[in-house]
Amino acid sequence: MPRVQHRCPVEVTLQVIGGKWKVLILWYLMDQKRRYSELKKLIPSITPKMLTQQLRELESDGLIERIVYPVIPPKVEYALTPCGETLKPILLLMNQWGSDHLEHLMNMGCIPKE
Amino acid sequence: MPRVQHRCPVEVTLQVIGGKWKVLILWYLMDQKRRYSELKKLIPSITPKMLTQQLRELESDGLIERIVYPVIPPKVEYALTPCGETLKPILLLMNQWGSDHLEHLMNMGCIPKE
DNA sequence: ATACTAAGTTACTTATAGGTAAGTACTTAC
DNA sequence: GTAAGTACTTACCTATAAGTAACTTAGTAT
Repeated sequence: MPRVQHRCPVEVTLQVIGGKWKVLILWYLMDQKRRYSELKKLIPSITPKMLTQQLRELESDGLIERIVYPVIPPKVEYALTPCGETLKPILLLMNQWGSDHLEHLMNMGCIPKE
Repeated sequence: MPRVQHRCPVEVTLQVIGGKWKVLILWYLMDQKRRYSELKKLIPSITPKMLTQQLRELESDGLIERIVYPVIPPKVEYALTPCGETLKPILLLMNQWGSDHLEHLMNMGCIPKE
């Protein structure tokens, strides 16, 4: 998502949850905190670079918190902040809408099948 | 937004409303149908190319309807379809969230000022 | 005949997002 | 002293999204 000027608050929200991986990461953090490797397993097609990058952006936007345990091998957990928690209703609605319209969109060819 | 495979319905929703201009267009169509030129005036920084392109994508995803009047000079209106109407709760929540967090995000430098 | 209007279209360029593949770091277990 | 484990980095490359500027169309008004 390009960081641009906003004339409408809907754009602000899209800015912070837009991008290819962010909603997915937020979705998996909605009910529990997760380790980096756990997220990697939940989203197999994301590369380490993108996972780190998206996590850092979510962190710097104040939506998630990075918890580092000083152990070796490293252990890092990610969790929603209180601010991130406030996105839950949106994520839940988006999930509902997506599953309600998935089949229709696929039949229209708007969404790749499988 | 790249058209990719989905393992989670939240991604489907983001797919259809993602992109730089779509939520803004949907936002302005939420309460009334609008002419092409009206949208152009409401969103001055969008170019004709992008406006047309985004409108066509929203149309082919079944969210908006294109109403052509057979007159010269041309008159074309765009309106939400019943399916597009179902996005309203999401758009309203996104608008609320955006205005609730705008100031905070701006102070953190996550969002450009002004 | 010319200019005006609204709603586009087109070819081309630039910017941004995302992907690839390899490497790093530090400590414990063997 | 070598390998394993986890969480990253880095330099480079490709793909997609978005922007620019000029052109098009067909009636109607002058």
